[in-house]
Amino acid sequence: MQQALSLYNTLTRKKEVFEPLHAPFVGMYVCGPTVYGEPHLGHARSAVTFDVLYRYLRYLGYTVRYVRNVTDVGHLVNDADEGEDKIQKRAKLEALEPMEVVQHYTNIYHDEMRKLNVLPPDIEPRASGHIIEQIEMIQEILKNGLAYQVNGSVYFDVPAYNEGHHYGKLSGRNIDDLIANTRATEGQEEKRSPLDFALWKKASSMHIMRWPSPWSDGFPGWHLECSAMSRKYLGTTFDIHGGGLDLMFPHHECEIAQSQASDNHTDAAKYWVHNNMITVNGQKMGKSLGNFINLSELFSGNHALLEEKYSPMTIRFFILQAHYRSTLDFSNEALQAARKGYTKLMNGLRILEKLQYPKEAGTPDEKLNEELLKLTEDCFRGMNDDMNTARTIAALFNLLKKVNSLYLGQLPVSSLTRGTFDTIRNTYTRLVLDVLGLREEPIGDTEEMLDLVLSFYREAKEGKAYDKVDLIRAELKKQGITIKDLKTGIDWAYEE
RNA sequence: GGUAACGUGGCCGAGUGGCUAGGCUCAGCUCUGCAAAAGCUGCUACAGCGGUUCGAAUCCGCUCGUUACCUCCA
Repeated sequence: MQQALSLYNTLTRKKEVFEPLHAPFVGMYVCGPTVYGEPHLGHARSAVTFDVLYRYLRYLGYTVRYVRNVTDVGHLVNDADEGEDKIQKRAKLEALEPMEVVQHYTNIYHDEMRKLNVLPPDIEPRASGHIIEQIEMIQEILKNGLAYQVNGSVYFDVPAYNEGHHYGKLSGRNIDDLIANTRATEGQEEKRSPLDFALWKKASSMHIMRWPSPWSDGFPGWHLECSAMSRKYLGTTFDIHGGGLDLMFPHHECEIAQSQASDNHTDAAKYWVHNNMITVNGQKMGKSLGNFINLSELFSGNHALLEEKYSPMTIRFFILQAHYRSTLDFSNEALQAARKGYTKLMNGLRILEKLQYPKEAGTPDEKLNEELLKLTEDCFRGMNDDMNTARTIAALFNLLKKVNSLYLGQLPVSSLTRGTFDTIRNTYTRLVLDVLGLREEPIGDTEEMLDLVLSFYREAKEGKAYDKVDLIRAELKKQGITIKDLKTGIDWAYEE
């Protein structure tokens, strides 16, 4: 009954039925964070999007190897005067070892992802740990005549490559337009063409992140790590390559070029999948625009743009309520609506746990059964249509309405067949928990609730209702809490 | 300037040729000690102008507006 999963493939610009190269195995590579700063809402969207894809593929029964890298070397500061390694720059500012900075932000990234219930990838390779593989790939490209060496640096020869391939096939560009529109930037004298990009850069004497290579002490180019690491762990051709839309050009374009120009001779991935950006007041969230919101700020509410704090699950729901290929605009109103919607979905989960199928089935209401089964199919129809979680969630809400009616007795549970009952329960709970990756969040303040109980205790005691007093004491004891009747008042302690 | 998108009701956000998306907000009803929850009902839509079609939010063209990439930013 489940139709096939379709995905929009940037490479072909259309939705395609997903067919793995080597079913039941699926290889998926996603561009991870550059760990030089705090993760923000944009990171969350990419991570959540591909987390749901990962989860859904597993739900469908595939054995997935999910690789998401950590970029800890080699990206330049764009707004800096000189081409200084981004990570090195931060390190200098904070007087730390570069790897210390990297570790610091990697840890934060992991913590925030865990809060968002993003599953860890199966392999999380670091660029700095794969220098040898990157050097190897450069040698292949040199050997194939599609790169050249200048002063200890190696550049990819885009015009030469373009003679036999199409540089720009992913992002829909052609090399002539690109050349016509290239702006002159400094420090590019070594390149034969402004489109050429570095595979290896010689390090200046000040540059402390450096590794030996056949050409110089230096560091790998900025697109190479993904090519080298995806090949190492997933093979020369794998199923899915994901990342943010802003990476499509030049990053992913260069990856394809490198992959073709090396001994791979492939486009690296069969399906290229891109998630869209988060906007704030209609503008892309970006560091240079100064309008980005860190995840820690969202969770704490500590940011000028935030009216309140938003929980990780609210953020996750907010992201999932839009389709991953649409831009998603941030606003307090939208997040508050997301919080309520998320809560509603969780209440449905609790109701379904409590709902029992009666011992004796009544007369099945054929129309109702049919309607309910259609609603469950709608849930999957949304997922299968290019992972349209917005449609899936809409279908879940429609299903929830019926579930609530069943729970309140407005619709008799006995008019369902056992099969229908199980189907709606399984569809709802598995989609919400396993596929969408939403989970219940702890509610309220335990201490405040305890204070409330203690106030009832005090009242009971004052009213000499000793049955009640004993009961409260016994029940709290079960929770590992002892009530202490002190001269100064009533207090509690952990049971020793 | 080049390339690629987008413009849906009070807000967010699906849909892509005919069938109620959904969530939040607001109003009413049922239920109810009060309230909430839940259910039901209602409200304001497809940027504008032309065209194709029996029929368009959906296809085509133009206009207006917005955005992204083109800068070694995930």
